[in-house]
Amino acid sequence: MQAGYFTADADSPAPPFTIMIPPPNVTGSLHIGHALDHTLIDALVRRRRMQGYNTLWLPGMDHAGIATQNVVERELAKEGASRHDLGREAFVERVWQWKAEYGGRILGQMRKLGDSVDWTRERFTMDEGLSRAVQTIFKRLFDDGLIYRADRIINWCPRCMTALSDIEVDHSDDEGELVSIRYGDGDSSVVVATTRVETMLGDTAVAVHPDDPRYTHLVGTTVELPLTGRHIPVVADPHVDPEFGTGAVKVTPAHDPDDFEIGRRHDLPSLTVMDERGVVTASGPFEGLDRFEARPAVLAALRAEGRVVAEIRPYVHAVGHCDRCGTTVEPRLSLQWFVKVGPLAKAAGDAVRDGRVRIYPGQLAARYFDWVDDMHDWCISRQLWWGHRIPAWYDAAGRVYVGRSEAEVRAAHGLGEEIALRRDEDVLDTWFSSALWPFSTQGWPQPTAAMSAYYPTSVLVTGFDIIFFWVARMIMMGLKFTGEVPFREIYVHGLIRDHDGQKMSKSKGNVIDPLDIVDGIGLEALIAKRTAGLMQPQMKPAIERATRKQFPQGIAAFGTDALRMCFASLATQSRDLRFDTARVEGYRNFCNKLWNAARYVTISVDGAAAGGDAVELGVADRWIRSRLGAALARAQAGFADYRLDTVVNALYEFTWHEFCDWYVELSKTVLQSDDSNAAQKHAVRHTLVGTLETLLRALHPLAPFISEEIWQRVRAAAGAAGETVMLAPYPQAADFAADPEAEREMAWVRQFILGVRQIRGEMDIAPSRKIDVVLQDAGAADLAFLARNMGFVRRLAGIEVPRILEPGRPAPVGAVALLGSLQILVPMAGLIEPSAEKERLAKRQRKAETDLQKLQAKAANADFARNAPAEVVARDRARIAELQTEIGQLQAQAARIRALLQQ
RNA sequence: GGGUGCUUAGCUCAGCUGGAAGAGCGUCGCCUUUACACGGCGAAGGUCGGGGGUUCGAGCCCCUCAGCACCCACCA
Repeated sequence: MQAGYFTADADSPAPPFTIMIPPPNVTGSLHIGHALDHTLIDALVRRRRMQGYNTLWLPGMDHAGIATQNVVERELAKEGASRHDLGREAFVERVWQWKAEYGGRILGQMRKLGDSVDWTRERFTMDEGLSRAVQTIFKRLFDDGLIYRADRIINWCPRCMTALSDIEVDHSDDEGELVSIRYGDGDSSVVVATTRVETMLGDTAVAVHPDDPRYTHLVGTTVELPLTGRHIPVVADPHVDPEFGTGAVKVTPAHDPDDFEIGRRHDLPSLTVMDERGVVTASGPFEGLDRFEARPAVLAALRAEGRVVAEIRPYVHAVGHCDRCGTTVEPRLSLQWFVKVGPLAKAAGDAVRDGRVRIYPGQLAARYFDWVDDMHDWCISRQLWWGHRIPAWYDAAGRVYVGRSEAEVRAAHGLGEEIALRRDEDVLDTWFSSALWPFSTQGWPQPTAAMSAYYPTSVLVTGFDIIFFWVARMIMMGLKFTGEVPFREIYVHGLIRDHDGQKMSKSKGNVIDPLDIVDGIGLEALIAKRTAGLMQPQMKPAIERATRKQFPQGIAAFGTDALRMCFASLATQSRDLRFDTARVEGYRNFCNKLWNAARYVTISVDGAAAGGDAVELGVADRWIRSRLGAALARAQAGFADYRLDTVVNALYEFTWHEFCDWYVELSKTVLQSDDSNAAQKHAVRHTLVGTLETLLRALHPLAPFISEEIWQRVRAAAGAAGETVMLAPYPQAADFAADPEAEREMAWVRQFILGVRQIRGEMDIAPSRKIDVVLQDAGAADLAFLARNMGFVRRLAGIEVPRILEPGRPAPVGAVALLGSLQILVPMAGLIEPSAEKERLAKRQRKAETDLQKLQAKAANADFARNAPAEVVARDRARIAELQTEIGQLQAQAARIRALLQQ
């Protein structure tokens, strides 16, 4: 495939269709979740391109601040160095090198997956243009009072040594202990309960509920804080829950967000007793201890003083962890930059509420609102080196100046060179630049052609896991700075899990690399891959065992198209998508089936189907066209509401079970028979080629490689040219009108064949064996259908010319298949064991009788007749008549068999 | 502590505004039929998690219980 087909032209008059890639982190390689996402995007994009839209799929990557910095720091650690050894500039340079080296890997993977992106427009969140957008927006938000700097309790990762936003913290229920400690002595003492004993060194008050009668006498007094000799006040604050613990809380404003608020309300001092590494700084015996060492040490000291009361209770409570490294997050008082999200979030909520942005599936909108409507201010400063440096400068007096560059700041504020300015050391949260992606990639704030052609984008395709991180923030920023939503629709898909429903993760060793599905991988190589560089090496044997069990032969090469079809088929509305290679294998088989069907078509046609629009189609030809139309209609509906599983199923079922199983077999009857004339053969060839060619176009968005390859061959075989299926028109259901007459006739033909086949199958009659058939009670329509379709019926049912019984003539004893009033009899003739047929008849009769009873009971209900729609009543009535006929026929046959058995 | 989703054939999942239970894989027969054994033909297999309700009619709507996931949350 040639890249030129995917290059978008901003000047094209065609209607635009735009999708921005959710930019993967430069650090890694594409995992299976990306592959899913890309498959869905690519299917949408390829279809629109075929439909003539001015299509842009823009590729790119995210600099992924913390994640990337951590990876490069780990690399350095292997060399025994830290980023501080290199210094900021050299370190950042090193990260750029990393990007240059590994960023390309992702692009290679995208090629392999068949992503039809516009390679000329690749972007990176740290590109110059995008950085410009970041600085511009920072300044505007600052000028509008929507960015501010303040001392707040923030989530702090003592390992990454940076602030984190709320959503970068994962909470888990961890086992801790709840310790009750007595503060003060005698009557004026109070017992507080805490899970964080070590922070008591920073306590500056005890708080109780204002209405708690147990403590009213203490409010306003002070108690002695053990181990410190300090006296701290007892304050009344409504935040305290009198029901919890003793109803008294220690207050540590510098190390707990709640306490910080209490401290503000009561004007309490904040005492920082731990540094940014989580090491105790309070002078005294605990100074220099890590927070987790300090806890038992402080506890022991309290015990020694007899301060610990009652037992220490095991206590499970939610603890925050850094989502990058898993370290327990430390709430920490520090000076950070924040975005005031209130007004932005309100607008972002409204855009979805009033339908300017539509979310698929719709249920997810509720989750979006929950988050957007109750959003805390966003901490955007990070104490990292890799990222967009905050465009703020300080003078000696600590005054803040914000601008896109130092020169701009100096000019704007009339600051001469004699005034020293120091730039803020921090960088921005990586999601800050991601939030601008839909327009920063188009050259904003410049009024570019791309911006006017491709913004707002058409649809955002992503997993629900980053709705909060990313989606809501893009809407916030898009609305604020472009006045437009960044995308009109959001298609949210589920997350891939392994066969057992487990999340795929390196540490579990259950990761499957999408490219290993495409190319295959041997067992040993797979094990090596899964166990390399494990954080916990002791997991290695378990991972190896599990892998050997799951993939005893390794993973076979299934090809990109099979993987893509599997992904599309998984795109249901559920949020957990279990990935199973057996399913990919199914689609690999499908591709093989398609390939072979195409081989048959090209062999059969042999250049003879070119032209000839004035073809007189036979009933089978009309039928398959009608069915094709139905399949296309289903596919179309699937695309319309982002149900690509429907699309896959519609095309899969049509291809395999209608085109291959029936039409191809029917076509052989015509093409390989001397009874058919040239016009009939031509009609069949024409239909074979036409149907397959259309089908390939329909399949192309899902299976780009095989559809292109076969399409070229089929076109060549039909003597027609065609540059590429990528730009061929996407088929429309409307071009293949339903043909009820042909459907009715073919239904009869298929029923006839299926009836005989059922007898053959159940009686184990070899396919090569031609059998005799006798028809009883054939009506005029039956005779007409039979006469017209004799060739089909004979070949596909494997029968001789049927003998038609005169009315009233005694029928031979045999196995029977029913088709309306028509009875198809296969005489015993040594083929059929009478008792087997007797059993078969009895079983069918039981089933028919059960159905009949149910329907009759329903029909007998007067309320049903009154309330049910006429078509339901009519349908039931017809079915009852059918069943009655059928039961009669079955009974008659059963009687004859019985008679035979008694002889 | 709130909230959401799931529970349909042995496994993985579809099932549209309530009107005769479906697919793929697996299983069991028969078959080297000249596109395909990565195949063809046939078959078996379900009280739609339990209980209650609304309705002429419920896999689908309501209530409730149970189990399993997940998300959000500054209660020590």
